[in-house]
Amino acid sequence: MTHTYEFARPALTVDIVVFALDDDELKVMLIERDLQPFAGAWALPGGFVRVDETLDEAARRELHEETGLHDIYLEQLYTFGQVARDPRERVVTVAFYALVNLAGHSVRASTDARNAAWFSLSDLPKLAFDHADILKTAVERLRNKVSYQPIGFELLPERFTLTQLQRLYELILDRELDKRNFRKKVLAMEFVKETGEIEKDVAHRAARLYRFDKRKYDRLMKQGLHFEI
Amino acid sequence: MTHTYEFARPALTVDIVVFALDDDELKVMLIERDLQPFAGAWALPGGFVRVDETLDEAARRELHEETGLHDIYLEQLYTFGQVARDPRERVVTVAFYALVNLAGHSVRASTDARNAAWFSLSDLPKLAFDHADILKTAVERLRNKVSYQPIGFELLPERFTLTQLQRLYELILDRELDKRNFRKKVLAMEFVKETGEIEKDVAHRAARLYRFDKRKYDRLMKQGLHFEI
DNA sequence: GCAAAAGTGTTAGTTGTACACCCATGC
DNA sequence: GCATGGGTGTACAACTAACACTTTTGC
Repeated sequence: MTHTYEFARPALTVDIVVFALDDDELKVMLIERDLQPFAGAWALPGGFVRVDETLDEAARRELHEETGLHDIYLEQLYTFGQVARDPRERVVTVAFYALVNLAGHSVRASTDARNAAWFSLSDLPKLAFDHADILKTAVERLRNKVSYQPIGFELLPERFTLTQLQRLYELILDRELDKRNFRKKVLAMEFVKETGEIEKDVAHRAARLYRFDKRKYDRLMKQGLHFEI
Repeated sequence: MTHTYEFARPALTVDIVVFALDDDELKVMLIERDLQPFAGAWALPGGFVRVDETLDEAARRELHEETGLHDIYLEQLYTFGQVARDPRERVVTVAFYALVNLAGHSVRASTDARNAAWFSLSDLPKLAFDHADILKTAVERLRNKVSYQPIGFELLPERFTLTQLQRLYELILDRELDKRNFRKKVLAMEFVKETGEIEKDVAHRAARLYRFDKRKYDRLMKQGLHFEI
């Protein structure tokens, strides 16, 4: 069955930039295209928006279908509408970005029929369509947002050490942070809580484990909390 | 001529929240709908995206057609894709917000066949579709952005007094600012320049006129300038 | 006992905030 | 001469930034 409209309509897709932390590097998930155009090139996961689902639902569905990921942090990024961004026909795409902690989600590269893999931001292949632009926009947004919203925690396991948290910030912000000042700042945030547990099986003094208390954070936000790293 | 596709496609529109400063109030331009649904209700200016224009072009075109405004500050806001936001069929809309200075643009309410008017934010009519959500999102974004990006200048005439600028910030941020501290901060910004001119025809001491130097601002930004009101 | 990372305080400089009065102009 | 808004400085508090050593643990 086909669908007919009085005026030509752009196709509408979603694309998702999935960030994860691995081996002390910030990585992005890409999918190898098996169809033209750009067959064999790497691209962001994504696909067409159906008429009976929201944009958010479309992004989550595509992500699940193509990478197996589900129940992750997802946020709308920007809508890309250059006329010739797809050589076949007019396609407008609503881009999202997602944050996953690899420990909690069992995707370690390929899943589906299509080949999915994590790439370090510093060692990216050529990307299909305008996906390099989308990725660049996503990195800028992440860098910006992480310094005033506690989204970085989404990239870490539920319990984490302050050193892990600091490394995360250093990676995203791409600059070194002073250990003592960082810890002072984080420990002053009432929504980062000590669990009473410590690391295990490490070849050095075991660090205390902390967790992010979202309830507390939401409560503090309502009272007009500001924070900045 | 009609257009046929294999899969159903959402319609794609743009909607624009146009802010202006008038009579010491922040106002928004709305258009009275003459067609169903929501005939007679007020709505944001906007319309369908054509397949041969970018989203930005569509927004500017619609704005020009419906309100006569052109050459104004325009920025993409967010894309709204709730399934039932339009009762007729699936419509996804890319929302923008625009800032105009009324002195420089000769739109003072109605223009086109359709009835356009400025409404104070504190005295809005019921809006069609999900336009109240869109407007709310735009106000939040403006409030946020104005405190770290010099977009507020777009709402003022080219030459303005520091008192005008302060009023603008007070209106948008919805809180009072200390006059001396505000002036100290603004005068420390090298991209706000004294023109050497002063106000005319005022029934009190004439204030100095300043202007925003975009070149200088861009240069400073490249060097990693941060500012905050 | 040594390698590796955890954990901890102080000081100086900068920035933010609170606050009140005289000045210039038009009427 | 008075009403209206223009313009200015200072002191205290809060925050930021720079900086180095001791502790704990596993091997």
